[in-house]
Amino acid sequence: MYRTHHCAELRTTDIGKTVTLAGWVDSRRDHGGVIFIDLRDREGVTQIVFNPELNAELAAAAHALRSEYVIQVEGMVVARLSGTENKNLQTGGIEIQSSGLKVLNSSEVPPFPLDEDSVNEDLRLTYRYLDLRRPRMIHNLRIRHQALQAIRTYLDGERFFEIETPILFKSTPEGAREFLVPSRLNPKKFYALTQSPQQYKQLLMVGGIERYYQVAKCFRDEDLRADRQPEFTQIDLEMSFIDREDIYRLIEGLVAAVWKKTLNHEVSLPFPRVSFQEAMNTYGIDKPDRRFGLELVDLSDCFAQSQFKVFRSVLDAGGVVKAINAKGLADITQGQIEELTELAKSQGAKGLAWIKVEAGQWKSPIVKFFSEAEKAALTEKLNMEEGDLILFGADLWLSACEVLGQIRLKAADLLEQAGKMKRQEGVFDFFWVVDFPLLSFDKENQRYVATHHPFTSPVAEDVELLQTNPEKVRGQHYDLVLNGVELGGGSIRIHQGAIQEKLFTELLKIPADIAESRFGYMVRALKFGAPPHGGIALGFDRLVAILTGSSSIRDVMAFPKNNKGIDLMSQAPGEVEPRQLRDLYIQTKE
RNA sequence: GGAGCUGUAGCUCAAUUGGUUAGAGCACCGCCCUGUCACGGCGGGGGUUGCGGGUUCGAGCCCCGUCAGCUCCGCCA
Repeated sequence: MYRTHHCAELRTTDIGKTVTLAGWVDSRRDHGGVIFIDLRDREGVTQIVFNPELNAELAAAAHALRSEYVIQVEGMVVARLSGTENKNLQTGGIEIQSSGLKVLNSSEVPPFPLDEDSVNEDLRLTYRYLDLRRPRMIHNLRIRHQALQAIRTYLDGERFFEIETPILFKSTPEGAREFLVPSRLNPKKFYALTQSPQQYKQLLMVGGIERYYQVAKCFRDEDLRADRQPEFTQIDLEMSFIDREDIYRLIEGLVAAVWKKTLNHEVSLPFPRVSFQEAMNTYGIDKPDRRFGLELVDLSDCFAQSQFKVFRSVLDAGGVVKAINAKGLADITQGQIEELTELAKSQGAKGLAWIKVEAGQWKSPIVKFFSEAEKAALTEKLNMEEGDLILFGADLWLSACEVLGQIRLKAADLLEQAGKMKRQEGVFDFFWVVDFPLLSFDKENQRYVATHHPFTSPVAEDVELLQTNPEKVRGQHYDLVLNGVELGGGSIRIHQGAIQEKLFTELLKIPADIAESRFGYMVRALKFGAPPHGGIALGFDRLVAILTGSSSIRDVMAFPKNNKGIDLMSQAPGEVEPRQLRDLYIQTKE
């Protein structure tokens, strides 16, 4: 046994005990005579004292210790001298009077300090095993573990089975780009790594499991972001004989259990529900951050008769004019205006109209086209005051909303940078977004695509519209949103084979033979007495990032990849031997 | 595929906007130091300014290219 206690354990009540600790040398304070070592392990830090008057040989050995050496120390727990207690340390009332020291391993000088936060992330990732020793990272992984425990306990209490599904699946090119895995035993054929266990979990419902969950690794070969990794973890679950309300209730309870266990925070239940229509109309995004205002205001009425052709032509074509009031942002620089304009254009806008209210004047390239009545209406509807910046979007409803939604977020960033606004911390604004359109029209390919996924069931009262007005059909789909982050989403599924078949062939216009080869087994399964069922998947990494206040999910994963999908530590992906490729019937092209 | 930001000592940064031998703090090494906990003191080592080219009497600084990292758009059913 290497130790009797961990490094955050001993208190003044332990004084007099002889103990053995093991850990890393966090720091050494060598006074020439007495030497202090902060000994660190996963749990915390304990101060070790080496006194040459008590043991000269030991003190000499301690003199040679360096940062990150791994040592084992034996000694007696003693009270610190009066006045030298350290209130910042859990163990600050005591120290270990060392009577034995064993160096278990030495260490090279670490390439970066382990006690500072501002270190280049690529360096941290290259030496991830050192990075993980930092209390911040250990804390994050501890919270991750606790969240997982809370989830498992909760779902076990709700009679869920934890079941593993295959990672090697077949390619289903409908959704995200997949990682392909060549099959040696089946020349020229490929598996795909699961982008989610969607089909397997539905088949488990057909299989009579009734309640399934999994801490599921998912793989997507798409470009990365701070909140997107090529492999990530979902809390994936599915239930039979339930409707949407059952899922809301279940997940609200789960989230409350997680927040209670990890942060001892009481989440307020139930979560509000916001329709997709309302989210888009008010915030211009389907996962709004409602911790700040900057809401979209509809101005179509004001400009119905406008002489300003840009707005008028949009309105005449059935579009809308909307705006946000970025209060206090009139001092925006020209460069920042251009940035916002570029952002608007990247979202499909032709430009970005704006008004600054400065020194009692409206400064803007467009107000000269406005009538006095229009100006008065603007002032009133947008509550315009000195120092405000108004930003406009004019387009078909959805496009105008989407553009302003992005502008709103960027404006919030600018306001925050200028110290004029603050997204509240410690506020957890959970809500459901519901009533998504089942189908969206893909202009590029001139066909409908599933907004969520093609297994989503339509809302019952909208089913008739499938024939006449498919775009109006709402899906039984729900997203869980927290502070502008999509924590997860799911749906009640289609459980009847005939309807599923119809969706593939008639609405999504997937040719019958392709539908058969891709989804035939699913449709067949649904024809053998599939129970009504539905489920949800929560992005576990994002959830833990929020719990720990991390700005990137990389900070809550033990070994993440960088934004090119490279593991900087191992340098994966790497080249392989020609022999390996031959076995797989693969030739690479220059 | 596109846009932006960044790249100077092991780490975090500076270098009076093109001008002498590229500096500081921390870290590291040596010596001194018996109550520190950001210990302290003295001394020392450490640089292909990411890389390549160009402009210039002169480039860390300007230009072009390239590489790397980060953020965002596209993409992520």
